Amino acid sequence: MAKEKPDLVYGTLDMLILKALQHNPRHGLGIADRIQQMSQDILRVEQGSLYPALYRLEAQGWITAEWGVSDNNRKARYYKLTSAGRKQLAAEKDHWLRITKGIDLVLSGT
Amino acid sequence: MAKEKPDLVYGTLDMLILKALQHNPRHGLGIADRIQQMSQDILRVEQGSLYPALYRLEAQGWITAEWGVSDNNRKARYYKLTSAGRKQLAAEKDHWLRITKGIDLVLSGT
DNA sequence: CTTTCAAGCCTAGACAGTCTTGGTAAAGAA
DNA sequence: TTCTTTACCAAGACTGTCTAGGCTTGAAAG
Repeated sequence: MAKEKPDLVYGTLDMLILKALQHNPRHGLGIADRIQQMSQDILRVEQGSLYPALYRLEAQGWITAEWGVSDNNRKARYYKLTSAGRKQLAAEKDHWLRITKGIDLVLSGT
Repeated sequence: MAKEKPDLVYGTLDMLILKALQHNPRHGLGIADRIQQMSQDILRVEQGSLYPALYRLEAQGWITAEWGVSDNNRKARYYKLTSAGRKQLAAEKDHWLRITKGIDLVLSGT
């Protein structure tokens, strides 16, 4: 009955989404699948986290969206990275590497 | 005026505190100092995060507390890791390593 | 001795991001 | 027709951190 820890680290989802969009536009669920796949199934993105994150990113101007049609012939909203989004991705990655370095220093200390 | 990202990764503070107590008991501010020092000043722990975290950990039975006197001759509450706390530390560390591996896989993907 | 400062503990409330749970619409299969 | 799957969306709960205060007390400064 142990409480499960979440599948994500709070605050990293934006970065992961931006990364998933690095090369191709993708639609919402496609982004979630992509993150799960790239992480070798370690990470899972719930829809209730995904969509709010997408709106955040769009509101910040880091991604843009337009309606299209998915591989399965369903209507789907495709998101694409903007150039500001690329900069943001780089910044978040830097921050992530810095902080995790700090944490690893603590964890590996005696 | 860029919004600063926090000094901590949400959800890691408990683990860091447990780690800081691994060898010696310490009092609250001493724990915060220890984390900052071990992380080479990358991480900072605000008091408003620290004390709630200590109560959480105590309530879970992962640490115990007793009043004592600090090096500066002030009264201070000293916290000590329990054996359940050690197990918890190991579990959280495993979880952390697993999730960060997932994130790194995504970030390093093409 | 009185004032100031720092150490140490503590709390309330705001806030942000994720999760749970629910829903809708439409394509294709049975 | 009904059912399943894909895809999007929203409301509210929850959790952990941060901001901004406040209290007490020992020591140092004047």
